[in-house]
Amino acid sequence: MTQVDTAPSNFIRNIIDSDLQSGKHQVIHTRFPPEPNGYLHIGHAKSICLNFGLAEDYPNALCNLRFDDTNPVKEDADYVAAIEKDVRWLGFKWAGDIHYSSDYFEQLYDFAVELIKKDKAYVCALDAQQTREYRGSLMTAGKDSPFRNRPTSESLDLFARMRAGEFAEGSMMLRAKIDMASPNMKMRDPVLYRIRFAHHHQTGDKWCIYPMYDFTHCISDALEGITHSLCTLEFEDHRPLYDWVLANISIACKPRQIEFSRLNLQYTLTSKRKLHALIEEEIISAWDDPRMPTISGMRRRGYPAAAIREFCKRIGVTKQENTVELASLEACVRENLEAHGPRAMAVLDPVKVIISNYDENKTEKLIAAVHPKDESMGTRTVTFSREIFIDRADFREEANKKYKRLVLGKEVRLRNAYVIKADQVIKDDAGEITEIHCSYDPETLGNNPTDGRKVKGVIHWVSAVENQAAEFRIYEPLFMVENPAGAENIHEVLNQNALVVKHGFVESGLSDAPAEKAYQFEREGYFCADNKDSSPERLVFNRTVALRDSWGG
RNA sequence: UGGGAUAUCGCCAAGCGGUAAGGCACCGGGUUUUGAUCUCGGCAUUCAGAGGUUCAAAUCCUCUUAUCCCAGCCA
Repeated sequence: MTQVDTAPSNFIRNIIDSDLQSGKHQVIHTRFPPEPNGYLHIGHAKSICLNFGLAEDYPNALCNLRFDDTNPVKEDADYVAAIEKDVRWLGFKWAGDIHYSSDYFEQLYDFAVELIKKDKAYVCALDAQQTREYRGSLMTAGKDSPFRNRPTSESLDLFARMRAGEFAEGSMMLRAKIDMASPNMKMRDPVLYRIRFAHHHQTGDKWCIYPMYDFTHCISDALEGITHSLCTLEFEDHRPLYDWVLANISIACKPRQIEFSRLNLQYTLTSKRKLHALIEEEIISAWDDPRMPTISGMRRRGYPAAAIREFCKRIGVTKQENTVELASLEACVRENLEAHGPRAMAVLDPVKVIISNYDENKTEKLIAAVHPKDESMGTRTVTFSREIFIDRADFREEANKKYKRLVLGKEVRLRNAYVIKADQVIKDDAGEITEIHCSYDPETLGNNPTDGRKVKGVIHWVSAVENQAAEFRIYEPLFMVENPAGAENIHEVLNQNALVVKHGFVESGLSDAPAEKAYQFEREGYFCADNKDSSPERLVFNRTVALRDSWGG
């Protein structure tokens, strides 16, 4: 029997299971909290699949989509739209409306006032430089700010005036009063609010003070009734602060923060800041460049959402630092496309073949399966004619027995058509092959030669009289080193061949190939029409991933 | 030399005191009008290291080692 493919267990599911069993929670509630300061990438996909996956698997569970938008100078409404689209495309549904941390600015402000009144927070006028000095170092304790013990009434007044816009950016800030000698740097009177006279994409110019992440995130979680707040390892040190804030304000909900390790992928950058830089330096064209590890880049490249979900399932969730091999992601993509991609023939590097014993004025409509193993996908017709194109790599004037393609004087099977034999080669002055003259065996359509001749090789082809010209974009990893994030100079490790453009032909049936729809161009790989540059007048195909190649030649 | 974390096959990763799952990769055999797919088989006497507890340890205890994170008014 087919096993229902349940998500593999992981330490977070174990925690949830015991929380449910102990009665701590009846239902669980997670959230995916991106900051709208860039596009989502494969690393975010891991978090999305985790958080939304939990909500799908546990009874009545929910997952919110919340934009963590507390830093207006880095954020933009365009990113909000792109993120929303990517999450939906990945196949997930968030609970209710989209949330924004900025929805809670008023409540956040009130909680800040509460902390001040409890003498748990104070307005500090140290500048950035001084703040850093007072914080101390990893080895040495920090010093108390001279403003630390100002009366709460004074802080209350100052905080109100910060909000009113009376002070310049950087001149004042609200800080939690915790412990400047804490061995955990995050607990050394962390900044709660800073002044920013910046237009916010959601709240406009209503505010000139903005809450910091550590103050905002835990409260937003609590206000939304989040039970399990999942984040990456670098926030482990923030957890005491997360708990401190919720312990010191009047709020009942106490979500539990659990950290897991972020995904690192060979040959790729998974840092929004660094991806931003690639765009600014025009190394790639945009966030959705098919060479990008962004959700939109992978979509444009042809990666199915289901393949990305499967990948996230396979890599698991742990606290171990990890770097996943690219082959693992590609295996998921191939597995999906192998099953779902209609087959077609495309010649990427064409050379003309003339079948001398085939009638000059004749063409035939040959029937070919859309998928060799899935009859439900039907058949298609491909036009055969006296002149066809094959790939240059599929012909050699001489070759050893390992070469299973067309060789001068030998036979090869044309996929879905006849067996042909290469009789003669025509070259130009430069020695470049311009034509290969062949003869075909009319008895070999749909069956092997009756005289027992063994024809090993099969090559693909496209009619030279009925076809569609097409551009093919062949992609490779953007970087030549496994860990580009560790490179001292990113320019030195850039793969100059990350994009190679070829021009050739596809079956005429592909003239209306919809963008992003995956095809397998037999013996070449999986391709889809580009969602920006392809049109019926000018077909442009992106190679999603090559076929597995155990030959290597 | 402060604090927080992590160490199971090349890469991920189960395992939670009873004698090392699985996936990817790799290496063979078979099928094949895609050098694809599919299929069959191989792939950790060992769990960072050293001690200890136990009839029994990857799992418990000690110490050691390695790696990652933290000194933004970023998230």
